[in-house]
Amino acid sequence: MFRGVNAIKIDVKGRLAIPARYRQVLRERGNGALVATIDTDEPCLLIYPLDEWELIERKIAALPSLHPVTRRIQRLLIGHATDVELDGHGRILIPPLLRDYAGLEKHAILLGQGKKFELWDEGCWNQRRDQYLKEVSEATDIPVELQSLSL
Amino acid sequence: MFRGVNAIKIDVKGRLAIPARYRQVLRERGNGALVATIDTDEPCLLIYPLDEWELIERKIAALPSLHPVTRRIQRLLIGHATDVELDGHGRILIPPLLRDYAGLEKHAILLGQGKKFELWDEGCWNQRRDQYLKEVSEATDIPVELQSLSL
DNA sequence: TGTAAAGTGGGTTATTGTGGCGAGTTTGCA
DNA sequence: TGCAAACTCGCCACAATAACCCACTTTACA
Repeated sequence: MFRGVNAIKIDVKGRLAIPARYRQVLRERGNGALVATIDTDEPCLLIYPLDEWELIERKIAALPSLHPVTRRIQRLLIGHATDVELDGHGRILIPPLLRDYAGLEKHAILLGQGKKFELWDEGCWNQRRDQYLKEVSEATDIPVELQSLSL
Repeated sequence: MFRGVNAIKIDVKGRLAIPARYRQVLRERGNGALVATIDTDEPCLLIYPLDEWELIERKIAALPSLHPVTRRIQRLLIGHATDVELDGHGRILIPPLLRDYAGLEKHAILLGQGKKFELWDEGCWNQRRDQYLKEVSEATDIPVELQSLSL
């Protein structure tokens, strides 16, 4: 499971160094092969180890492709999924189109999210995070499962 | 599985370069023989490796041709299917009629979509993509298979 | 505080993308 | 049937990009 927030820099060539503590796992699984795609709800990218992504891709591809909503999801997710690979220094190159989608500038945030990572532009992330914090503290309709969850 | 977005240019003669990372596979399967046809509900083209297309063609041809809807699908899909081939530089030539159908100008987007590619005019794709993103986030009739799919 | 590892940036080289030229072929028309 | 125009296709050259390699800075830890 991937965890944690990491502030990372993206250089002028669009390269980004995956923090060292994740690398070994990523190299063991699929030799550092990763897939980057877009998140459909938020302006950020999702980064999966290749094997993990293939599971998801298979599920998405198996959905009824005549249904307009699933057709759209297929286009968006599979369509944007791009193979990327760790270079000798544990870096990956984010393709320009994906960089644009997430508004990635020099400073980015890499979030460990269980089986995947999320990649945010730093400014964008700070905004969202504050908004989330606000929404959570103001929320009144908390699901029962959550109420019984002691942190 | 083909995946990923690629921004590509179409030259004045209607040629477009298939990104290098797909070429090897395409040459191995059918020696670079491809089939381009139209998508019946979007203004874009579909590009299949020849062997993949032949499977589909067989399925379409097997449909009950008395039914007016299938008759129409047969006309549209099979009727517009055109053989194209990778040239020495990994480019293909899109026939004018298909180019017109998809409104292809100089700047195009090639989307990997599993067993096939979709080819969009760039402006057209940007519009559609934004619309999809909006619709997906607002969608209420999400298929159960999709709800249970945890990304 | 020394050492190793990680992060960052830059330069070089190889590969890929793109546009243009020109030969050969087909098509249409006189 | 001959000529001109349009279209294909192969080739070449330049431009853009990505892969590779190296060097310096920063951080972590003993």
